[in-house]
Amino acid sequence: MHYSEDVGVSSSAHIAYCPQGANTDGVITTAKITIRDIATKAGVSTGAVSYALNDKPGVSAQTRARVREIATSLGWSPNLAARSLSGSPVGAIGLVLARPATLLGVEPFYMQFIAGVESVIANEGFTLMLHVVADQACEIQAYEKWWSQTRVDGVLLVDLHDDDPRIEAVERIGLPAVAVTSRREAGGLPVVWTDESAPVSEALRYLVALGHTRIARVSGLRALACTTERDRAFEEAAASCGIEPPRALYTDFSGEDGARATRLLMTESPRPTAIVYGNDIMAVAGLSVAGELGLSVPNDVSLLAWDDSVLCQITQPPLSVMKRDIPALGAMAARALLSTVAGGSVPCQAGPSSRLLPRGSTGVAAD
Amino acid sequence: MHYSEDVGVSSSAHIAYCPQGANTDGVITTAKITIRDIATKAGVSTGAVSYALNDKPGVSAQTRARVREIATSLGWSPNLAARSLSGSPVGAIGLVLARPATLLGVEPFYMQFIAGVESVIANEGFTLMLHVVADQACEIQAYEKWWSQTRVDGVLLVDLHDDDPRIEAVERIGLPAVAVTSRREAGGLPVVWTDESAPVSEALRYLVALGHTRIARVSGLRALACTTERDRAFEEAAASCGIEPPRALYTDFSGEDGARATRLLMTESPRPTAIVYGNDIMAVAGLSVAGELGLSVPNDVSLLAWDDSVLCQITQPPLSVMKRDIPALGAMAARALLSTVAGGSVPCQAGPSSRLLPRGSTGVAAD
DNA sequence: CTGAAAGCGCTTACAG
DNA sequence: CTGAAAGCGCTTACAG
Repeated sequence: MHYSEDVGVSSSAHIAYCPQGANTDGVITTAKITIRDIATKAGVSTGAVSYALNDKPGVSAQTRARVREIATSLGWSPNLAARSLSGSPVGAIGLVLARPATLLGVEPFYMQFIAGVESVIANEGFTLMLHVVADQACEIQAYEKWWSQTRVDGVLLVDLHDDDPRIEAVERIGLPAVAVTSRREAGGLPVVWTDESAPVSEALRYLVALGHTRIARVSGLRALACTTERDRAFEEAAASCGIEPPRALYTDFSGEDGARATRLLMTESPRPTAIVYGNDIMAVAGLSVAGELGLSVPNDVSLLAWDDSVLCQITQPPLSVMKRDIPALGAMAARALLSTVAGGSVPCQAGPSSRLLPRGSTGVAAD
Repeated sequence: MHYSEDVGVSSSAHIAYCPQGANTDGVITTAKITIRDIATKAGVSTGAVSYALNDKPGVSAQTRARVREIATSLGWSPNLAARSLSGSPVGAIGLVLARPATLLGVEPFYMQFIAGVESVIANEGFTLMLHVVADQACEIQAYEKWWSQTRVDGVLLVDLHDDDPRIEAVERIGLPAVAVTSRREAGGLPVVWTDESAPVSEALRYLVALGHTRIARVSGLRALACTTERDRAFEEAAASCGIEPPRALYTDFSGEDGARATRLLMTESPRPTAIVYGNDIMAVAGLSVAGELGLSVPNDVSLLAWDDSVLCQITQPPLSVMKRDIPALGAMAARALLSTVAGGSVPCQAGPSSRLLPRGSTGVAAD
């Protein structure tokens, strides 16, 4: 072995979950055991076992306890196929991602969202079905298939567009769904929405306070509801700050598009003194472009990213960001979906919204 | 609306799939229809319908055709719960990720891998069950639960460690599994392995050719099998190049650890003239540290990242990388698992290995 | 409070 | 080549 050292594992902010923490003993599950086995051992009918195990009336407290004990000792798990055949939920929720995998891989949003979703569904005995598709038509087909095959009990809708066809689709299909978006409503669907007004206002007032008046935006996909919402919010906030609404360039959220947009903006005259980016990857790309053009950040231009990630912390300077608790958003959405699946009526609710976290990429305006 | 432009969507390299392309017509699946409905309409027994739909002998070609036609016209999908209750596969494979979500979010590997997996399983009517956990103990519990609940037909094992307990665990549980690793074997499990020797040799010879002799490595998790394999490969390659084996610092793959390791290396004297990173995020962090220390890349120090991503292309300079086809790796693993689930014996096979893709971060050695 | 029975949608020996 | 029947593991009215 050659010289080596361990830099040490930084165990900060581990958002991962281990719900079934209880039975750590190595239960041998070779032969699958059924409620019939339990019934035989307990000397009762399978019906009684079912009642006991599902907390339903029909058995004495004593029988219930004994049945449960036997079930545990035998290492029994319900066969979900059998359960769902007699009408119970299958214990799975679905998430379809309709963005190119190259982008999905780089946007930390999804994995963090998923981690949040997991943190609540795992405790309820649910699992996550994931599907990556090319477009919304495929996404709708996936929902039809999942539902007709009884694969999921409900789905989470993300990345809502203006006039999103998926809303009508899930309603037509009869598939329980919860929408995660920045709008307050999505057809008749329960919504977990994130406010854009307050954070946009916070961001803009901050930049204005730093002396910026020529502010530009490198925005995301134009069709996205959150883009529309943010556009509106920027217009309102600009009006209340008494400046022109920031000009917006629309992109596909890729670093490539972000770089190109930044180049366009930087080569105008007069050039903007501050740029607000729709995601972190474009902001990082923008920072590179600034370097490429010999511009110093934040001396010559200030950069502000929407949504934080480790990416934003390892650049030089580290990026000022609008940060929100994405795992919490996922958890909230999952909770809403589980209630919906259980038949409860779920009100629209506000998820965590973004807050300004200034780091090194924003400063006093150049001129 | 204010001034706005569209920067244009770069539709390159979209790795996303839409398998059920055939029936785009909006089938109304409100009332779930069963083979009994088909049987009634066709005037045959449900058994005959089952034979017809599953391509099994027992019905005439004529009946088979008619039954199929009716099934299609009715928009029938098999109820997977019912199928699995009578012993068929449930049509799902599982993937458990045991890394902190903060890291998962940033490593593009997983999403690309998943996209590759999807591309083959979706065509076979399978779906992906995803689970994010804290550690391997939780991972094993998830396997036990999935299998005892009949939720998945098999699982894909990634991020193998030296002496990985999961190998023995899935064998004990009886859960079909395929290991994806850089070792050639994993207990009795079918393996899709990626060679490290050739790429390590290619990387090292390239750096040596550029005049580098003081080469250091910022490696990943020490316990990982691929780390061990790469350590060994570097030692061999160094010997055959006639240089000292590159010194390795071990990290948790995070940008933070990558930055710290880079700082340690850069502040030694003499400092290394080239650093090889275990992933892209650490390389990006390393690039920032170089800037922070006033060192020019590649003039003062060359940087080489393992595994490519858009990240590596948007830095300044863009990072030279060791690139491999990760979606293809996922696809190959999925194919192997599907064969295993179907009862076939699957040989160990070599997945795509990394190749050098020099960009701007590597150059002639400083001294 | 408890047991015997039907049924969920499918598959698969088993007779005809 | 075809039909009638049992069974997969569970839930849930229905009698006792």
